[in-house]
Amino acid sequence: MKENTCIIIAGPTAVGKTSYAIELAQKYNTQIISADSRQCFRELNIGVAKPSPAQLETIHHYFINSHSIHDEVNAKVFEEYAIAAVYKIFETNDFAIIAGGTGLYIKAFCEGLDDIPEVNELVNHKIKEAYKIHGLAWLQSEIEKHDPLYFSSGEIENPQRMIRALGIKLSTGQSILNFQSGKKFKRNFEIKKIHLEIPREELYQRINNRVDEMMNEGLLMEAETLFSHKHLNALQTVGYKELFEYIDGRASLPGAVENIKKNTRHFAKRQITWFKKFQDE
RNA sequence: GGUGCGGUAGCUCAGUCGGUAGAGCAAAGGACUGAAAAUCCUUGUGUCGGCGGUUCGAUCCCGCCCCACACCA
Repeated sequence: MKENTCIIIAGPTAVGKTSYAIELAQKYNTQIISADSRQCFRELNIGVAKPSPAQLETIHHYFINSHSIHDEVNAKVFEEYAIAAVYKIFETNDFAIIAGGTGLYIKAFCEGLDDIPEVNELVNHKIKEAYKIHGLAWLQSEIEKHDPLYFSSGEIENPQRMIRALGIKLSTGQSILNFQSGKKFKRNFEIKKIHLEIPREELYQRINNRVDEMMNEGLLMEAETLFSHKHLNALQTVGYKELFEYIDGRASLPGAVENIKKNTRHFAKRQITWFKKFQDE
């Protein structure tokens, strides 16, 4: 390996990324950048399976407990944070380690995101409110009217993407597709990707066991303290949203726990899809 | 024991005025450039409880049986 190499450890939740990354960090005497869209929030603990306080003591982790649930965190924020962190590590080490399960964040780190202007906050708010009232058909007709390019080649069944596309169009006058170059930004360090895998059946067993452990450690109590923030993006998180339903009286406790396990399996499945792709890169 | 209501996809159920059946969930696969633990797309043959009967043809009508639930004894 050449100097200044970033080793990326990716894989689905519960596959064992945390301990593998720490082992590697100790071997190279370096630090870890987490690429996880939920572990960065200091208010979230049991449900997001962070490294233990002892592990955090042993190896410094960037992007863990670095943000509040009230902060805006997204792929661009991560990209900038992680690039800054990796250069900081390279000041004293030849190797840096990234470990995490958020495919888009890892992609943003490796290839960069295009510069796209901010969406006007008021415009964005109006779109979201109108969508709540008028639904998908309204969004589609707005997209058709304002951004025919997106209407013909974008995802017109996906409300989140359309809200974003419409926001960009109304804020800048240009289609979001015109900002997305598809070019991969070339980093001036080496990137080596490691994809951790275990058999599906074993992974699901580990997920089930881990959810039970989380409940024993007091996940319900943690969810109760966060209940008043359930509308925040940071709380649209497996392990919390299902318990909010129980607290709300819309689900039984065993039902909520089953839903956590099920939704974690779905989540793991989507992660596997991401990492299959960049395995061959 | 009697009466009623059911027995259809892994689960919950819909449906066929008789021409071998379809939704949701689950499961599997996939997409994904500022919400990404989010959001979205694709994939549905199953002795239609069993055995007989009527019929050109039964999952549907009839008879008997089995199973589940409810009520009455």
